[in-house]
Amino acid sequence: MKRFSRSDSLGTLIPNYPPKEEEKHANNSGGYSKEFQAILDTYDQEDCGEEISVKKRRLSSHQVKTLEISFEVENKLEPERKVKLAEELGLEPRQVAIWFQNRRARWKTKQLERDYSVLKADYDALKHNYDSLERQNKGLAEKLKELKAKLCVDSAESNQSVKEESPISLYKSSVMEASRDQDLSDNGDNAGLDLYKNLKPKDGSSDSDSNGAMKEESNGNESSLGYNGHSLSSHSMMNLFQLSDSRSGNKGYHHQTQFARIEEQSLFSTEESCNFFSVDQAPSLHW
DNA sequence: TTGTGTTTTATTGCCTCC
DNA sequence: GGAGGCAATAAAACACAA
Repeated sequence: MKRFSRSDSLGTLIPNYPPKEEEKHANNSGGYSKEFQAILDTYDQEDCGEEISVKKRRLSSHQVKTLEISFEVENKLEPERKVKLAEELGLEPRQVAIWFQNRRARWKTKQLERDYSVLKADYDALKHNYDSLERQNKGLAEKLKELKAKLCVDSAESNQSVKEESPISLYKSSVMEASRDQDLSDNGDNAGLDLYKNLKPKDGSSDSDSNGAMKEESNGNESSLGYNGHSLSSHSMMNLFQLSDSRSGNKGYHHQTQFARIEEQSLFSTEESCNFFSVDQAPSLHW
């Protein structure tokens, strides 16, 4: 009896089915009342073609409570349990099955709501964290901007004295001496060219990707210089400076301004990168 | 009392499993 | 092919404000 047409349902076929709560209590039978049984008995004798009013009856609180308890135990209904519950509650097995089906649907809806709440809470926490980091990031960027502006002023002032014996010019001259002993036409050129290529944007990389990479790298240990969405480690920058400078000899100032221009288009991610351009700080010999 | 929104009971059609 | 589950839906019952 899987499929029921509307005319098959008890509520449709039988008036006052299931029996009203008051009727059941009045008869104290817990199941069908005598009156209801009489209706059932007389139903067969009636003309089935007659128009019968359709009345849905809500289950009594006792029935619902019992069904709820049973649902708590197991939300799936085995045939034996269905028949037992139906007998116990004075319901049709089909009614019990329908109740469980609807109950499962309600449970699923509630579960979806709960899952949504949990996910939303997670999302809100994550977003709060992200916003906080973003504010922090903006603050740091502002600070960096100020420091760079200050650095430009300082370097402009010190350029006058740099021509004298500054640590950088000492370093440059030592590099020039070293370069004389070295064949720069092979390795030096290639190394410089490769590094220069590193400065140029690579094909196929999007800005958003590189920005993401920048954000990630800013948290890393190695200092890097972003250039048009690409990053270049400070060591590579130093090498480029060293090689180019050694080739050009006395074009140190030119390169310094070149790097300053690059610097304007990029952000240093660490203090180390900032210190590289610091005139106040004497370069250590290793770089 | 009545209009309206919500909840509950029941039906229908489709799908899967045995 | 029958039994049972599920989603969508209808419709009655109920709650409640105006």
